[in-house]
Order: sequence, then structure tokens, then C-alpha cells
Amino acid sequence: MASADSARPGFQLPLLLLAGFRTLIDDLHAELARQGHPELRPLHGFVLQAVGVDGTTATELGQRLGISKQAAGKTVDRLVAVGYLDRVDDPRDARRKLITMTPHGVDGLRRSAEIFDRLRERWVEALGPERVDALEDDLRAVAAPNWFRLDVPGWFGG
Amino acid sequence: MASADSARPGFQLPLLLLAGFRTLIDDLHAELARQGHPELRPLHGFVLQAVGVDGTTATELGQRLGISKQAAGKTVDRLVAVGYLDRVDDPRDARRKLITMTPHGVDGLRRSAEIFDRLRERWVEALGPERVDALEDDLRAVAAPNWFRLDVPGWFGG
DNA sequence: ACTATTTCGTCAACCACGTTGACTACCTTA
DNA sequence: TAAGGTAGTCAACGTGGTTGACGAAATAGT
Repeated sequence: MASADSARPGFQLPLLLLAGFRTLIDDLHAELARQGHPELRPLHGFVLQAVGVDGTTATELGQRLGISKQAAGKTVDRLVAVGYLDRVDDPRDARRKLITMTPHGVDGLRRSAEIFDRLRERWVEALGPERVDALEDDLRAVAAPNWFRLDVPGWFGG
Repeated sequence: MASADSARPGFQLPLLLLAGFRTLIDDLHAELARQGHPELRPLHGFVLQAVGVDGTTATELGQRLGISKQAAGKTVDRLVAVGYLDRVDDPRDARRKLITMTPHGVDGLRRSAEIFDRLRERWVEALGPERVDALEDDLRAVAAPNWFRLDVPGWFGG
């Protein structure tokens, strides 16, 4: 029992999840850099997806990403500085500033999605489609993504 | 095809892995705080595991965690400050400083392992043991944990 | 035995990403 | 029109990383 426990301790589970995530992100990042997006940092793809093709505001972006509006604002600052996002005044509400993607940002997001699809395809080749589906279904069942909501409208995957 | 793609885009995979990781870590953290370890930050459990019961040095800790020795040193600083680690001169090599766990650190590590085991048990209840085993096996197969080596000696899981 | 090289820890500067609290400007509602 | 809520920003801070430089100590090579 001790040996069975030590062979598969609970510590492994979080580490493997983290390793899986980082493997994907590192591969994405390397490929993005190769495709002309070296500025894009690991989380920026998710930020772009959360901004969406319809744009959003800093406060709402923060809610979508599960972070404070200040943190969202700072992230937007960086992505504006490197040319992925635009921030313009909302003509209908002088308090709000609309955050929209530049063409460069749209290109980065599109490429991110393509690369992620290709990486998922690699997993399917290695594990078989049922196992990858099962992995996603199981994670969907047990992982509580309270801290982000990327079920945003405007995502152009379909 | 567009609808099938958008129903299960590659973007979901990394997000689900991250959500799974963060779910575990958040639950661990909440439970650790309840058990008298509110100081322990999310990654500290892994740091303690990487230190191991036999202790190590800052440089080796960095190698085990896949971070620089400077970053490892700073993390050790914080864990020394809150009483989880000790740093003492190595009598056999005046350059080295041995990093060892205090009793409080050992307690935190032991509790972390127990809580992780219990959380894994919850996943088993929700998904069935085969699915959790499959999830771990699959991640082990496709995730490349180049950036950490927690296959360290001295871990007292067994 | 002495020099040259490597290794260990640390310092300093910096960056990314997050937090909370305070504040202004602006809508909205009573 | 006065009161209250909301959007964005500033400032200070914490955490977890990075690189580069450097002194002190060990080790290797004459």
C-alpha cells in the first residue's frame, strides 16, 4: 500500500496538469515566434480571445479573465504598446474605453487558434481521439473554471 | 466542419488543463490555510517537495524546479522567513549552504501530500479510477516536464 | 605550490502579472 | 439637481521570475 501510494501520489496530478499546460503553451509560443509574433507572451493569446472580435472594455475583460480591472488595464497597456490592441473612447459613454483588436492582433489570435488546433491534433495522434476527448470531458467535469469565462461571444472559431 | 471545430476548439485544451491545475491548487491552499498553514503560497508545496527531507542547496533546488538559482534563492528566503526552511552552512564546503525543512515545513509538506491525495480521491469518485489513471498516463505521455524534475530522492511518500 | 578555472551564493536591476485602496470623471436615478 | 453607482487610472505593493556581475571557496593543471 505504501508502495502503491508512492507510485502514484496525489502530488503527481497537479504537476502533470501543469506540465501539460506548459507544454502546450511553450510549443504555441515557439511556433508563434516563428510566425512573426515574438512579442506575444504566454497569456496574451487568452487575453486576445477574451477581447474577442467585437471588442470589450477593461472592466469586462477583467471579469472574463477573473482578474481585477486594474490588472486587465495593465495587460491592455502592454498589448496596445506592441500593436495588438487599440483603445478608443466609447462615443456613447465617455467613461468607457473600447478595447478592440488591431489587424495584427486578429492575426495573432487566428494563428494561436490554428496552432492550438494543430497541437491538439498531435495529442490525438499520440493518444487517440477517444482519450483526448475523455481528457477534455473529464477536466470539464471536475475543474471549476470560476476564475475565467471564455465562453465569450464573438470568438470566430465558427 | 466549422461548427464541429468551434464546438471543441484547440483553445479549450490548455484552458482545461490550467483550470484543472488551479482547481487543485486553490482547494489545497484553502485546506492548508484551515489546517494552520495560511502562509503557504500556491507553489510552496512543490518547493518543499523539491527540497525533500534530505535537504538540498539553492543551485540544485533551481535545477529541480527548472528555475534559476537566483529565483530559487529568493523563494528560499521567503520560506525561511515564514519558518518552513532552514539555511545552514555546509561544513564540508564553505561555498554551499544546506537548505533543510524545519518541523513546521515537514508538517506542511505532509499535509500537502495528504490533501492532494484526498483531492485525487475526489476526482476518482467523480470520474472513476480508470479515467483518472488514464488522465495521468496520457499526460505523462504527451507532457514534457523538461522544466522540472521532482523525481527527487528523499520524498517520503513511500 | 601556484595559477587557472569552475562552482555557489548573493546583489542589483529589471520585467510580468497580480493585488488593494483611493480618486476623478462621468452616467443614472430618485 | 443632488446622490449614488460605474469606468478607468494612479500609486504602492507583493510574488515569482529573469540576466549580469561579483567575491569567496573548491578544484584541476601544470
